[in-house]
Amino acid sequence: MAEFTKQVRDTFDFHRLVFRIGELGTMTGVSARQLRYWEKKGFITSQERTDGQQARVYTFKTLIKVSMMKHFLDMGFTLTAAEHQSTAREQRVKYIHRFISTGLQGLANIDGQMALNLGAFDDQQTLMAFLPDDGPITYRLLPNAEAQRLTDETDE
DNA sequence: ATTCTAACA
DNA sequence: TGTTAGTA
Repeated sequence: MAEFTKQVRDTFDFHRLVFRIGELGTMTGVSARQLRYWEKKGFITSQERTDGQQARVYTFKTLIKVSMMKHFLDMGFTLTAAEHQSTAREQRVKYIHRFISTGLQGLANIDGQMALNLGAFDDQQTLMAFLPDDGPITYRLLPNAEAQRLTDETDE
C-alpha cells in the first residue's frame, strides 16, 4: 500500500482518537462531575488502563453516547430516560446499518451514472438502484454477469 | 495544567 | 449538581 494512503488511514483511524474528561466536557457541554457520575451509574464507560495512570480516557463511541444523552437531557428528559432514549437510538442505528451493509453489494458505473448494486433479485438478475441528483430513485434489473462486471466491490 | 476522590459555609 | 480541598 502506498505510504501516503497509509498516512491518511492513520490520520483518520478514530479508534486511536481518545479524549480525557476535560476535552469531552467542552465538546459536549457536559461537566466533568456529570461524566464521572454517569460512569458510576453505568451509563458510559471509560477505557481500561493497564498503565498506572488514573486519568479517564474516553473513546469516540463514548463521545457519541454523551452527545446523545446531552441532547435528550436538553429536551427535558430525566437522566435515566435520556440514557434509555440514547440506547434505543443506538440500537436503531445499528439495525439500519446492518440492513444496509448486508444489502449493498457495491457501487456500479452504468452509462456514466452511479448505481447501487443491491444484490440478487433472482437466479439470473441483480437489482440496481439509480440515485439522480434530483428526481426519484429508479430501479433496473441486470443480468448477474453484467452487474458483477460493472460493480466495484465496497469491502476490502 | 489537568484529573482524581471525597465531602459540603 | 456545583464547588472546593489536597493529591498525583
